[in-house]
Amino acid sequence: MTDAQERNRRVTAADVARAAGVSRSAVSRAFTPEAYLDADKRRAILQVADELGYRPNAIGAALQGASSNLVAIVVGDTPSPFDKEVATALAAGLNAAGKYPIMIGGSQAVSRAAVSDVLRYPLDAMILRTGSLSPDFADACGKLGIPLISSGRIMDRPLVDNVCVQNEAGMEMITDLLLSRGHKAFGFIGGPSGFGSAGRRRAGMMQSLAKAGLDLTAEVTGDYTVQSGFKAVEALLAQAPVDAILCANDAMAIGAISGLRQRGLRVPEDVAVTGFDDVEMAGWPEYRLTTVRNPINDMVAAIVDLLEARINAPRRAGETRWLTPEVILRETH
Amino acid sequence: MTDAQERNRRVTAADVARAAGVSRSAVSRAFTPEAYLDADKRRAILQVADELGYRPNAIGAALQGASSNLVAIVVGDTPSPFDKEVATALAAGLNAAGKYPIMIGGSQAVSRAAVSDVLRYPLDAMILRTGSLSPDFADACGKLGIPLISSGRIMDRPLVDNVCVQNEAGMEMITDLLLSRGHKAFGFIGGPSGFGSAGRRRAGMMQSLAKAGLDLTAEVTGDYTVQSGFKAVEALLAQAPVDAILCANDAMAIGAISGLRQRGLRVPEDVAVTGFDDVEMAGWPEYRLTTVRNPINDMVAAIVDLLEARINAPRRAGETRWLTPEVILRETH
DNA sequence: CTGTTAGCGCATTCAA
DNA sequence: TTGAATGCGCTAACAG
Repeated sequence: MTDAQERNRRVTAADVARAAGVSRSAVSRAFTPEAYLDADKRRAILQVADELGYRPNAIGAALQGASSNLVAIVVGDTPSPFDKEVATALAAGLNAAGKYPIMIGGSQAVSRAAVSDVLRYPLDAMILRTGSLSPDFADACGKLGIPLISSGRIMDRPLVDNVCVQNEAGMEMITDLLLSRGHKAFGFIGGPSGFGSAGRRRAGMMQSLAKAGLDLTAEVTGDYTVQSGFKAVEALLAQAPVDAILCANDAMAIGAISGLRQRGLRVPEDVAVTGFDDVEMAGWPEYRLTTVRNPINDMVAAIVDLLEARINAPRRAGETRWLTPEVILRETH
Repeated sequence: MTDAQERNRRVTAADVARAAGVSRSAVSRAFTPEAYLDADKRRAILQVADELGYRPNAIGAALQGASSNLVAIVVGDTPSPFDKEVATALAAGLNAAGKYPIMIGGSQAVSRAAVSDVLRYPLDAMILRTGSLSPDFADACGKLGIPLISSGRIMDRPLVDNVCVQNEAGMEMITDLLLSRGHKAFGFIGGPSGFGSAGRRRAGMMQSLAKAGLDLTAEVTGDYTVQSGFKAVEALLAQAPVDAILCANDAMAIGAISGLRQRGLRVPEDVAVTGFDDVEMAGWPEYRLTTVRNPINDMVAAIVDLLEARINAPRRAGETRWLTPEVILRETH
């Protein structure tokens, strides 16, 4: 049994060097493909390293100046189905790019503290998927040299990169679709005003309606949850009868469909319903929701791309990537 | 402008010491609550540190022997809704405990490579939420001194901790419920054989059925997805008519409900359906699924608890925590 | 109470 | 091609 095992200590390059009868530098070189090292020697060292279960400690390397490959992802406190899909896809995409995503979430208080503490790590970047974050926070990141990438919401700050779907265009497209089907009395279930996306989506709808010479018939604000969509139906119908309900996201649309059915109304025969995001559940047989796709794969690709660009050029100007939405035709329009 | 900012370098304790006119150790002490340091001096140092945007670099501290506070979470390649809920809750729970979860996921190939590479970090622990992982992998963790916590599946290895819901008991409870309602012809939609949970759940059901002197009427194996539950209905009914369908998880139960409705069958009047896990969607108005709760909060609490216990006593024997399932009565039984 | 010193594991420079 | 020496940022032991 080796010394390292006896002491229950992690095996280090020095242990491998001792066991293989070479210098510590040789071990380091064995794990650096482009370093000069006799091929046989390298093989022998890697052999010994494998037997001992040695892997270079990333912490030592990071201290040396290497990239930490650590990336924080901050999600909101009550993640919607869409947020969860994004988090999963983002983690996979970062893994594929050789990065390690640290998830920050939980209640407002917990995540605020965690976000602040995670800055103690020399992160490659911080990815924001949450609505509001105090502006002095961006300064803190700047001082620490940690790049910020905002997704789903534009942060208009010097070195910050942004990735966002074209909310207005997407909502215009789906509003036009309903218009083309002859709908005239539109209800809207909007999102919380704190979210930038909610306002942009509403604006896109209003734009289309205005072009058609129509006004909104009824409007209710939800909180992006299924439950709020369900309850919004009653409030909406109390304002005026409608023949189409546009929702600012899929979760509320799903709730609205149930709310309508419970009142004996058929979707889409009596009232059409549309969503935004195209979450997995939108395609489930009970819903078959007509919606606007917020392309997660494109989002992940753009984030990974911006991340790599910024690592290569830390001082480059902030860039904004706009994702193209797409109308998904199913059976609720 | 300070030297550190000019060079776009992270501010270090040395920078703060220079700016505050104290020694580096004093700066270190200022950030260590229990260290001896004149109160005024500490205040002054923290003041300067704040202005400079300094935070102790966790990498340096970790190298020093401090815990890295980094914990890897490995999820499967095609996470179900339940997996996503677990991942979100686990991340939040770890954050609250001052730990930073690194998510590992994506395709089989990507996550295999990522899992191997992430071991370069001196992780506090690795949490496994995925089905199969080669056994030599546990050895690798052992050699590196990285504790393993397996959730949802028992890993019977010396120092490995486990957290798992009582699958058999849960399934027995819900089978008994259907039995007490007078159901006689049972169909079962099972999970993939690679998952330990699928077999245990089936066993619990068979146990209850045997006690009642009944046998299974029809059986189909799905892959834990909604789609597979939907398609399983046809195969099941082709075998024999049933008046109750038990499913090994909620996603398949949700699919089965839709499959039944599409064939003009009413749930639960014609056929009862039950699930397992109690995901968020199980409570949605279109489903109102009667199911067995797999208690996520308890799971997270147990994992955090085991993690802390193991950090305090790295050589303690592996412990298994059994979570208590609970039948959730809704409207499909 | 405080400054000086050593060493964590590593990659890399320098000198051979 | 190789080994010895250096320093990354930090904490803790030591000496004052």
